[in-house]
Amino acid sequence: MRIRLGYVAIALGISQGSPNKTTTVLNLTKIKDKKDQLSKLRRLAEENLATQLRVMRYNAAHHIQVFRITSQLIPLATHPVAFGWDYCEDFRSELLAIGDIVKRHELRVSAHPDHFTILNSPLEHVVEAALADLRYHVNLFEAMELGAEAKLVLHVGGLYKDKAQSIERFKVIFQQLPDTIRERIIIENDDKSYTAKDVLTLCQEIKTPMVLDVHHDHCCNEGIHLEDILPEIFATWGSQIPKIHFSSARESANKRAHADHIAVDEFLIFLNIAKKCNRDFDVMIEAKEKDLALFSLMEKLKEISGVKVINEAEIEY
DNA sequence: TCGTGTCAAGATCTT
DNA sequence: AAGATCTTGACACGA
Repeated sequence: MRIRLGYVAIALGISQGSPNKTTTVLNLTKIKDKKDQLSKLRRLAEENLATQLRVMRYNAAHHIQVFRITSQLIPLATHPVAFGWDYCEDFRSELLAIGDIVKRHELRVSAHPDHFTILNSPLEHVVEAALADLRYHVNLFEAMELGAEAKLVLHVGGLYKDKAQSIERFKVIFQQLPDTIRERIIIENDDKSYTAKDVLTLCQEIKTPMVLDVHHDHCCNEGIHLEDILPEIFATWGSQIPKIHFSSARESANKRAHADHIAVDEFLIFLNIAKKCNRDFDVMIEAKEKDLALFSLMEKLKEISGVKVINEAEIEY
């Protein structure tokens, strides 16, 4: 089976590899003129997009096909201070250039709206904000002219003291989403509330791909062994290549935190479980050291018998 | 230049 | 009911 590896948002292997520059609302509102406020946001966005393009070229050059785009490309895009700003129009050519690289090099890009984006909240304004944030992500993908294969990873959300009802609420809102958003959503198990089994069942019901996060499964599961459900998890992807998230626990009181690097022995344990599925898949490496962690994992994998290195970010096992 | 408090957003635990 | 904590990377300010 072929396994491609990728990393999240920031390239540490090149200088100025963070397409994450932003400002705070407090600082922005110190600027009197609305037009000057917007200029500042524009300047930051422009810089981020230029960085993003460099990062994409770097990824392509290193055969890294799997990549997560930061949610902070356009600073404060969905905050009221930026209301009415047509960032896609302003940066049409920059966004197209990014999309062009993605398509030319067959990169697999996704985004992961962060934990404020919650569809199953009982609070209407929270769901409204989540929809606005999803819309923002879809706007960017559409401006890049990327199809529904550019996905948005979401968690189920909060428990609100009643898991069954909270899952039910997720399903209802999910079905009401416009196609343009719904077709991009994939759902990940989290480290506290919704186990891999919970998400698998949900994903089967709503016919949506599931992203297995192996580390989250270690933090939060119901005593179910991964090998028993992995084939079903992969099956939620149909003919698409499944993707999983992989990280190692930081050696601290909080086991849920991500470590700098990936422990190769843990990775091998997963490979051996996955081998029984006999299916290609992609791995998003979630480590503090980002692309550097990916490269150092690859170096270690070279030493393992049975692992054949295809290129800097792909193996056969 | 370096260190530190703060940041749009929610949920949940603690007091 | 209010406040702290979670978690992340980076800004912005002050030393």
